[in-house]
Amino acid sequence: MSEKKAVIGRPKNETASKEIKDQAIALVRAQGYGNVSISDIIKAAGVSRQTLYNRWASKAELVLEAFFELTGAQVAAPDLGSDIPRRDLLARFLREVFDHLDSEGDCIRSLIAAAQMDDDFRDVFWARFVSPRADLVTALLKDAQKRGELEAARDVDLLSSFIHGTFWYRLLNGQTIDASLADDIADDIFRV
Amino acid sequence: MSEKKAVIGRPKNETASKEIKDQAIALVRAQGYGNVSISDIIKAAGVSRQTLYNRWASKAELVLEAFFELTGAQVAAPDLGSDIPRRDLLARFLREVFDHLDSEGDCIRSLIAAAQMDDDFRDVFWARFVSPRADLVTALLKDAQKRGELEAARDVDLLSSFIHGTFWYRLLNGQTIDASLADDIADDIFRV
DNA sequence: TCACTTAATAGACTTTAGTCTATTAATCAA
DNA sequence: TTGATTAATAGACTAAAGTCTATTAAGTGA
Repeated sequence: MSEKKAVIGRPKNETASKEIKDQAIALVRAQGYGNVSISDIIKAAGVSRQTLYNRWASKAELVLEAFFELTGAQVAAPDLGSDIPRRDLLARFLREVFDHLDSEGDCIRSLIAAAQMDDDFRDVFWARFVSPRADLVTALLKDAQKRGELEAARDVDLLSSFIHGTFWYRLLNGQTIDASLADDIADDIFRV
Repeated sequence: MSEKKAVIGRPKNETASKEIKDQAIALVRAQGYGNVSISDIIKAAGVSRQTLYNRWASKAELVLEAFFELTGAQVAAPDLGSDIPRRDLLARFLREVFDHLDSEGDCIRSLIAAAQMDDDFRDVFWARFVSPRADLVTALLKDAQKRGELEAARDVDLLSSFIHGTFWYRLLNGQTIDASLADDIADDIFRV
């Protein structure tokens, strides 16, 4: 995949892309996803409407990309090279994930909702947000099975659904998601 | 709670309420929730815009009520008076719930999304849809504990989150939800 | 310099949600 | 019958999403 840069025509203004993302983040943080319009963002970024739509298909895609860029990988993958019991590794991982929800929970809720109304964004959201996180957990659970810390007969995809489903269900219903939930989940999944 | 009917002023036209709900259901079934506008519904029902807004605050509240009225209680509560093992009662209940998703899954997805963008509807949706279903499952699990079929130490609220969370997570991500999932969930929750 | 190509812009346009207003209709009570 | 009260209606209005067009800007290569 060589980054063959198009050499013909007026080049894209990358400063504008950055400004749009920065303003989108700032506005969403300050006012909440649902209270920020496309018009607000282009006004704040000082670009035309079409310039934004040339880069992103919707507010959801813009905000998803902007948040990813800003927070980077966000949560470190569990270190399967360590010798920490996998139950503890899972609890630690979930505590980190849940920690981020204080600041980003509202935005994630809005993106999940947006994905239900826009099939294109649903695909993007799955590929960039949901699927990678599911893979982290299933990898951890499979590793735990290999180490004999989790029964081999357990269905790791189902357990992954239990874990992420609990997170989604509670987030979408406004229930508390805290460190003790992370421990409770790990305890029940790994109970003998 | 006596149904004290207001005796002053022009009475509400209940026929219009029914017509609005009927048309809303028909349109949503035919075209999908997101492809039906309020304007479509009032045009089909032959009422004015304000008549609809006098009765429901949003499309989501209208569709929620209309669906409930049409399908009644939908899924029968698990019969805790029977002697069937609670693992089987849970599996049977989930199979029934999942059965309904073929016809209603898209609508439920849309209502979950609507609840994320509208705090008022979120409350209504919780009270009328989410909470009653959660209660059915926690009641079953508590009964199972009383009968000694489920360890008393298990956190039934967490298990209820596992169960409904799995359902929500898979629904919102377009994954399959079928009878074998119902059995797998029951097996893992009740495994010894 | 000049043709070619793509980006950016302003602003018009369509559709929808939701609010609001003025008018008319239906019912009760005096 | 008349007045009070509430329902229903048509249609105007605002704000927003998203599409589209005409025009201008910024590069490349000949």
